[in-house]
Amino acid sequence: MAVTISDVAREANVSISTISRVINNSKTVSPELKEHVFKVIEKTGYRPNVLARGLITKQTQTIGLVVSDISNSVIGTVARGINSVCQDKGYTVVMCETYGKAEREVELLNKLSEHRIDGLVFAGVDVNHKLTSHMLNMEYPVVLVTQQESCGETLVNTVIHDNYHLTYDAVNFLIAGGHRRIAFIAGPRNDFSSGKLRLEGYYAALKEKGIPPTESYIRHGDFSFDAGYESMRQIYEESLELPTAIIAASDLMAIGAMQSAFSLGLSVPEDISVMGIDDSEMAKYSRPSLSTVRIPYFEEGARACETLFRLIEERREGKKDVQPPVIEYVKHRIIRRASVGPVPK
Amino acid sequence: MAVTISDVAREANVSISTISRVINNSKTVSPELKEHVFKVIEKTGYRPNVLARGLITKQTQTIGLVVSDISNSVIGTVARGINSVCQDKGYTVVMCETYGKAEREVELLNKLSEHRIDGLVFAGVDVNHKLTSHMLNMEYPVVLVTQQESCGETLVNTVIHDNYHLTYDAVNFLIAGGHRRIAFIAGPRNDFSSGKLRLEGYYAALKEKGIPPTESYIRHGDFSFDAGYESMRQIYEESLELPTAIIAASDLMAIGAMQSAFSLGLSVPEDISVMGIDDSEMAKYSRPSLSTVRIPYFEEGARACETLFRLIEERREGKKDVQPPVIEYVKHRIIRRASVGPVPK
DNA sequence: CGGGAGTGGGAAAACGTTTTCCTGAATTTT
DNA sequence: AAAATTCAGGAAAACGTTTTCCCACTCCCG
Repeated sequence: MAVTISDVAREANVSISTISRVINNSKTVSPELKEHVFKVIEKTGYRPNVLARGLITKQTQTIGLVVSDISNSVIGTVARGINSVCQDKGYTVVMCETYGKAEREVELLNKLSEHRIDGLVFAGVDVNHKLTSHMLNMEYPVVLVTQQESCGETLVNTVIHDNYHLTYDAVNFLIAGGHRRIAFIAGPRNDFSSGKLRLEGYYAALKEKGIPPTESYIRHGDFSFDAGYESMRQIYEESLELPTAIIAASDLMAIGAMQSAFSLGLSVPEDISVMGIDDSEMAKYSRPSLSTVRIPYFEEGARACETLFRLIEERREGKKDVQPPVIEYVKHRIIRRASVGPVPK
Repeated sequence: MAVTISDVAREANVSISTISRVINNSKTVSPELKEHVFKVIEKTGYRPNVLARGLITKQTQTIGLVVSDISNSVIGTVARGINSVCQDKGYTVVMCETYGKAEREVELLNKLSEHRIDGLVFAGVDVNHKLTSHMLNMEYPVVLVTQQESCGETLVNTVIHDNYHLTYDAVNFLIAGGHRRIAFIAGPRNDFSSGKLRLEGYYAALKEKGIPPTESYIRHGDFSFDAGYESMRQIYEESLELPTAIIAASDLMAIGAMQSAFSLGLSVPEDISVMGIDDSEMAKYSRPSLSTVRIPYFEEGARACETLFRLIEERREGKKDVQPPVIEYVKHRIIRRASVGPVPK
């Protein structure tokens, strides 16, 4: 059987209250007694029961983490960022996966509330209106780490990368290298707004340099290798003039596009430069290595977690979400690798 | 404030006990009353407090998961397997990372015991003697998912892949393709025994076919891209006769070796065939696509979790680890892709 | 019609903490 | 030196459940 606080009290010949005061060092306990108690705790191997403690303090030092798929390395990196901050604060993380099923989300929200978590981070799950309203009704604060702007972020604190400038900067990077015919494989067409923003960033950068957009240069894909592959093929077939560079909305699509280019007899970057977005492990080790836009996923997770702790703190002090929710942006960075070269010819 | 069982009781005009009996459906409660209670529960949005429940039942329906690094996709996949089984059983997972620091492990073991978890899975962490003995002293059962045999698995239930046959089968696969000069980039030299077993499998397969091993064909690396790259270079430089095929102990090393081969002016698979181990996402999308040995990490996680539930069940029934710990093996599979071809010349 | 068996449901103890309230001693103030 | 204040530490309530024990019915059988 586990040793309880009363076991320690008996052993140390003091009251339960004293033990409690020593471990929480609340109120003053005389130094000698304190030391004695610590000794007994050490000796008996006593560990306070968080259940009992949580029951009375209404704080569990635990946060929930809801992710779509933990084996996805982007999500995994976000999770690591979260874990890292939690560990520093002595918090524990309980993790759930939605597997992309929307009905699971509300379900998990409720299930986790049984656990009396102090807060919750959603990472990489699609947020819809119903879910948002549920989140707002929870007794604990919620923070979103999302890949794509959706309906939620005006109501819920959110950490996100700057989708608009992601492509804006990538395009400018290519333009600086002399490219003017730049294709773009965007995310899914019906993608609520991340896709839209990225597309806008792409257009804006072109427009700024007086480059008119070419319709056949713009494709949509579901972030998969195959989508990148197929999009590249279509661009090749349907364009009067081949682009000299192509940006894909994910590294995986970029790699698909690269391989598609190879099979069309093109060289990268001699015939066409390729850029991805994410800076996944694959980007570094592909051949040629893939230029990309690094999104600091670890930092996204960490920031989200810090925001969450701030909210938890605020609630404890009684203010109930005094400040309106904010959207925090993390800073991306262009990573130059071999897949981008000078303009051919 | 959260609605409690007494709120429901008051609202439904019955005693607390009745509510409890309805939600646990213990004992008999008349159908009408039961329905009535359910209605009130629904209406009030009551959710039982797992802390209070756990305090008295001594079961938390929660397991711990200790991993080295959740952003690693192998670990992530194991975690998904674990999550998946837990979800089916209605269990919750609390996750911690060790970041490879050995001292964190015992610390986490203790920290988690404060949470009164019902069981624990260690995935991908190095297990040493001290840790093992701590595990055995815990009040909850522990299962290991490990990449490499170590000291623990004779004392603790373990799920692992068959390191010996991993390489044994890979070598035979290559031999069946006509290869006889087969190099091997193993794991770290001081790797307790996974490396040893893989090496033994490699030797055994060669020996069986009467192929004497070539010393310069055998290298050690730390599973990284660079290690693969460097090993390939060394093999190239130090071998009198170039191998016709090479096996690396990880996909990443295999990809490093491939790129090293390219930079040495060799073609894959025309000049040399390359095989990895893992079947990571990268293997599928590398160029040429990488033949590899698929390790079913999801299944490893799932199996571990099932074993854990069995142990939890057994403890509940009072038998304290009646059966000696077992090692369960998951079945790997050769994945044939473009990086392996016929013997050159 | 009386008594034992079964059954639905309530009262209260228990789980392991924190925290409020209290007490008596010690210290300071007047 | 008496009164007031501080201080260390104990007793007990509270947190929200489950579960044991018990009571009051109803039912069945002799």
